[in-house]
Amino acid sequence: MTFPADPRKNRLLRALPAAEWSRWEGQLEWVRLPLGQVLCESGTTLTHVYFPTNAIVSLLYVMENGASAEIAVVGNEGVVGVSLFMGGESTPSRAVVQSAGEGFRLRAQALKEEFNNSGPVLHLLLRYTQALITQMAQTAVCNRHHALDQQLCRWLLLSLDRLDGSELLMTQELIANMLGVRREGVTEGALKLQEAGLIRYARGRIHVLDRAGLEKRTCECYEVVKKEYDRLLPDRISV
Amino acid sequence: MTFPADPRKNRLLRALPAAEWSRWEGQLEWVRLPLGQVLCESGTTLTHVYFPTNAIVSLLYVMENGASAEIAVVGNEGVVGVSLFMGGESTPSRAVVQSAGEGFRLRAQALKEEFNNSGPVLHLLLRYTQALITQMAQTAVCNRHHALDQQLCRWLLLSLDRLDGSELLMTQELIANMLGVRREGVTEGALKLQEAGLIRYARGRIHVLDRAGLEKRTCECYEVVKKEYDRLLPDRISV
DNA sequence: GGAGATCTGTGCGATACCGAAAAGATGGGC
DNA sequence: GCCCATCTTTTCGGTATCGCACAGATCTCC
Repeated sequence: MTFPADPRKNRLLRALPAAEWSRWEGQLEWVRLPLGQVLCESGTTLTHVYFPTNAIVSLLYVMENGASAEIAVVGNEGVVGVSLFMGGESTPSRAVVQSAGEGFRLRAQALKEEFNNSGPVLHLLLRYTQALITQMAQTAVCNRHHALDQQLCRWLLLSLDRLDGSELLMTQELIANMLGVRREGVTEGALKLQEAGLIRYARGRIHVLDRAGLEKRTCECYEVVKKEYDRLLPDRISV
Repeated sequence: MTFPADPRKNRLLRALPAAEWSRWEGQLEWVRLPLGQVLCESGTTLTHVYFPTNAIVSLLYVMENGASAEIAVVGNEGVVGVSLFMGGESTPSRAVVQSAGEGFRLRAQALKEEFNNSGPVLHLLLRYTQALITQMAQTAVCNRHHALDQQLCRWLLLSLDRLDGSELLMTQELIANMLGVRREGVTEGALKLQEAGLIRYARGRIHVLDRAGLEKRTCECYEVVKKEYDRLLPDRISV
């Protein structure tokens, strides 16, 4: 089969062993990727996965106020639509062509059939990984755009979700290292939260008094991450 | 088999179907996770994967100057050591216990045997995904810690790597949206780079004059991401 | 119960980035 | 050759965070 362009200019396609490549070759479809094309809207399921050869696709997270931030870029080294084989089917990010070019696409169903040999363990772990990815992405966004005290709320809530009670044992110094900010900044933010009656703390002991209040005060990042974990990790997977 | 604690308090272990669980149960080892314990140093290979039950583990990226930033947290919903089953064996991040508690661990080899049924396509895609994850993580770090003109260098280099020539077609407005900053900020940064003789640009056309100069000026984030892509995505995988 | 370590609060000046507004430069279309 | 849309540059005040220095508060250990 001949194409108007060489699929092997994409690193993933190039890396396929001969056996796999012969199965895939007939199913690849050459496509133009004009500037601005939206390959995948946030939260929707792709019909194809895209292997760019000389285009760049941005994975954007679009915030509630319409502002956006780039999570990662995908070019001739990768594929747009990771969520399809990761098992999550969709992601909270949008894929937009940022530099026009060309690529190849493969029907989602065809790609998924390559994974049907694998067991439930595999799928579970992959789903978890996608949730983790979401958390990282959201971290990048939050770092760029949100005020320190909102990030502090997000961080407290994420920590709280992973513990039993309503008390956290961590000094401001530690939190500052985690958030990558100055300790004094954490002091300032924590004071605001304490004055608002949301938390009470002393010497490395933080009591969360009003969890709902924290959720109201934090940025959207927390809910996005939480929802993805809840969506991707049901208590029991169906075999 | 009985443990001093319930492994099913970990969401991933809980989600395992009965067949898988019965295979795993005998191999799990209960461990304490004291504050500050380093489960995995950046760049090293884990001997076990860890499933926390009531501890929190931070994935940190430690910068060259010693400062660190949290990429993500792992608690009772997840597992430390994703890179083992993703195929990359290691990651550039460090895993540190941030809130003391307990968990269970499984020998790396035992975990990997669960993946031996799957074909090369699977492994390839997983490796790619890990590289993507690195990029996201690095983005979060860069957003937090690096000056705009350094981030601009990183972004230009990452874009350059995915294109053919030494010319980029993108307006400052577009770049500003990608980096999540003001357009005027991009103007300022781009001017600095132009004055330094690294690039020349006009009306949405950027010529990279001195690629090595850009690499010298950018923050460490670029090289970290690039090296991970190079490491994880060889031109041909061995079957 | 005193000493020393640890944790938290406060007050500076310096700096990077923001928001808005407007002027200058360039290229394409007629 | 001229006009207009687009892209780039400059300016100015406002704000969040930084880096540092130090003071107060509380716990621990002897």
